[in-house]
Amino acid sequence: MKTMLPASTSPGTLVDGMTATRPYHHGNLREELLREGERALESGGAAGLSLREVARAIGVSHAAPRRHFADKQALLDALAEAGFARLGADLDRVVDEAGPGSGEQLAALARAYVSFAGAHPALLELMFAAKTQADAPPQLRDAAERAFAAPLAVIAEGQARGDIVAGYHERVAKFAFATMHGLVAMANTGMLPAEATDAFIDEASVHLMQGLRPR
Amino acid sequence: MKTMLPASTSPGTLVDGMTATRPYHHGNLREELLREGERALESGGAAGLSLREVARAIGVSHAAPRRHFADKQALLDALAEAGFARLGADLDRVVDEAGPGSGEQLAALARAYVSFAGAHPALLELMFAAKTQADAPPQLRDAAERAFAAPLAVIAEGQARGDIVAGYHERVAKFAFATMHGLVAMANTGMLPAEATDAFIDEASVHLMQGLRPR
DNA sequence: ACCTGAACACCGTTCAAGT
DNA sequence: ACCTGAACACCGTTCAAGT
Repeated sequence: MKTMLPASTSPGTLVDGMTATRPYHHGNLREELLREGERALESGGAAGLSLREVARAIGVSHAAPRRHFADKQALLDALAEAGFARLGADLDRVVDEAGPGSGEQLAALARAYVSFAGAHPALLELMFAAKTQADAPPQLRDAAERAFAAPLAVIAEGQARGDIVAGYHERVAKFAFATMHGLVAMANTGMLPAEATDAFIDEASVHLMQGLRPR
Repeated sequence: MKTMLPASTSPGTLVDGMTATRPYHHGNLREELLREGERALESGGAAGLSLREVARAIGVSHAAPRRHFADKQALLDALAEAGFARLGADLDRVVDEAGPGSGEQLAALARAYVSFAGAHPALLELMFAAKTQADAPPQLRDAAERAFAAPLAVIAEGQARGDIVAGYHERVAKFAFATMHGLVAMANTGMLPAEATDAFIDEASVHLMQGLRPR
């Protein structure tokens, strides 16, 4: 995380002759792998991400990433973990800023989740896949849990206030999450009309609270 | 589709000597590729499916599939299309068998969808991914549309009867599908307790109709 | 401590050639 | 018409060796 080293010089700046050699110590490789890895992820999905291509883009040998990430999955897991930290920060913030009603808070969470998904679709897909791996690393599970702490609290507090139907709050939260997960999957695969996604999400928040029976 | 040829002899039955050669014409290759392809799909997902491995398992050269499927995606698309045909048949059937109420019909559809997902998790994931491809083949899109005709009709008829909230029926159906898609994604990745999935789905059907506000 | 280069065992795809 | 075998350009992973 420390960025006290001189900003990593791009290989291009060194090529003033055929004999120019790259500096032996790259210095910042781990951060650069994460940055370039996320770029590659968004451009072609987790399956399409090539570790060798990421290494080439940074200008190190294809074996260099191994010092920092044991294999491709380790890089993906690290990207997912960082993603959960950012998503969690977003969700915490919008709950703080939203009004006191559960409906409002859930709608704000829905907007923030969909907004994150729109900005980083492949990352969010990876995050879901990574955390549901049978052998997901504990740090990843913890980051995911922290990210969803705010939504879970919104549900529990809504129940305490009588805004939300009674029942084990984790089960109610899982239902709400299923709806969000489905909406985001549809939005990111073009199943929702792009120009009306916001309106659709707001309508969905109402359906989530009010249900599909007539009112 | 015609199976008038002698049932494809497994290579094993021919190996009574070192000089045994496989029959030149396999005869049934397309069907076998689909069958073995689906087996491989369920054992390792679409990304993990290897065309060469499928060919090896059947006993043909790695280039043989090309006569029947131009590339790996073409095989996956064919598997997805067949999957939609089967799913559609299931959904049609349960709607016929269910009572007249929209709640009952939607719950029956939910159970059938989740049941299909449980039996063929990787196939259902592929089906969703395949049909949302930008360049999905028309037959695949048509098969998907036919599969969801019954749920769409249930929504529209429910609205006509006053069982379901008013609004453009495709938009309401998309919301219901989002919930189902999310529930299935969670069930198939272990996010729902395996022993209580059925109860969870039934509860979810009620939430879908009644919403999360207290009643 | 950090990275390189060669090597291994895989891929998907292409194509001339065989029957 | 249907399939084979060699070839090409990729992968991820491993490991001895270099600085």
